[in-house]
Amino acid sequence: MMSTSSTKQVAETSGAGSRQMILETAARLFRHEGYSATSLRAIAAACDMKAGSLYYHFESRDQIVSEVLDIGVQRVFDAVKAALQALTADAALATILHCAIEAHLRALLHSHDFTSANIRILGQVPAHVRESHRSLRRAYENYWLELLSPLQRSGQIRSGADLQRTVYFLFGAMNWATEWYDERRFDLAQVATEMADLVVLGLQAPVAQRGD
Amino acid sequence: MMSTSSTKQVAETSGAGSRQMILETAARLFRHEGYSATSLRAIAAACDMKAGSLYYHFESRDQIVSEVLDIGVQRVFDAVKAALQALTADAALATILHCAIEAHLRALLHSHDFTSANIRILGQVPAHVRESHRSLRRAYENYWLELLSPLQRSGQIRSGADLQRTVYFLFGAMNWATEWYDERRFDLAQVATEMADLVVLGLQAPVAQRGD
DNA sequence: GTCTATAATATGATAGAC
DNA sequence: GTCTATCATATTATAGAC
Repeated sequence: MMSTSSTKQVAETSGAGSRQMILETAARLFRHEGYSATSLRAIAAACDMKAGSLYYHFESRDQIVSEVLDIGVQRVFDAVKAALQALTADAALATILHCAIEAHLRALLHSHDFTSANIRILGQVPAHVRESHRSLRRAYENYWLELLSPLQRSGQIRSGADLQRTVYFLFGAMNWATEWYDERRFDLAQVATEMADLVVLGLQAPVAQRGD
Repeated sequence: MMSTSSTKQVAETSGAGSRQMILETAARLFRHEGYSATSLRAIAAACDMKAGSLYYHFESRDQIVSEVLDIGVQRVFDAVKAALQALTADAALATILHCAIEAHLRALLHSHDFTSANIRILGQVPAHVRESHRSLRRAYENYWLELLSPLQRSGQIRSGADLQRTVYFLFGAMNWATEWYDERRFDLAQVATEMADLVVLGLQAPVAQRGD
């Protein structure tokens, strides 16, 4: 715990222990049933346990939901950072954006229950839970802003584009995939390429005259 | 009830009666508290009524949530249709997309509680509620596909763009505005223009070579 | 139209057995 | 580490007063 002030653990992988199974089960239920409908009894039953047993692993229901929310953002954040670190320092706009979008989408859809739960229930959890989760979300948003900012200063992104709103548009387009992506119907690499093409062309070209 | 098989009413405006107030109050609570946490008592209390009284206006809790969901899509659908009907038949890609995006965003954020509730709780309502709502959502999605399809056939949209996914990207970017848009910080017309510029340029230009 | 009273059931959390 | 039992409270829906 050197780099953050949080004492919460963020699990990395599908794992062995009851604690990990509880988190994965809770994420799946939060995603599909919502925050309020996902009772401790429901989580416990889906783990073949009883409600009281959850209190051995967690202090409260809110601690469970808090960890689920953090995992959803942290896994995507880590994946995008790792993917971009593999690029050379002089990579072009198209390369950087394609890499970041594909990494975001891949992590988003790989940890589907955690990320989808995050998107769906964030607005419904108690205020103190949302508050403690906010710094992580803000950090990830700022990471994207700092990714685009030098590209605009160097002229690769047209000066007319508002980066704050560009990130909002991008997050919306990417995160909405949790609602429609189906691995049997789509190829993730192709989806990432199409989205990157759309955004790269939209950001780098000069603004055309509209007909109205 | 001539043009649809549904018996549900879809209210058009902020209105007078208790029924309308119940729907607006329910939408606000569904948005912020979620489907399951929004009890009949909570809706009634926020209307200065008692839970039992709601049964005079609605048959069940699910009928309330069902109408809230439909209103959220129907208002946006109607607004976009009306805005596009004001355009001439030979309007260009940029004009059509800018008009449709601005109309969608304006209706989305004007009926904020209904549309935001729709996006947040759709995945959490009982299956039969979601099922009865599906045809309306599908119709609106198809409306956008049929808007873009002739533009691709005429060459205004590059042939490499997959229209189904383009609509998903667009819906994601637009609907995410329910989570970040603040009328005190942003100008809606400007947001619509920026989003339209991004998408128009991304769709009409030929695909550039990526550096990787 | 809105109320009160009620039925049958579910909730988060705790205490303590094993 | 998981269980059972329990507390105080909340839930949807109905019946019927006014």
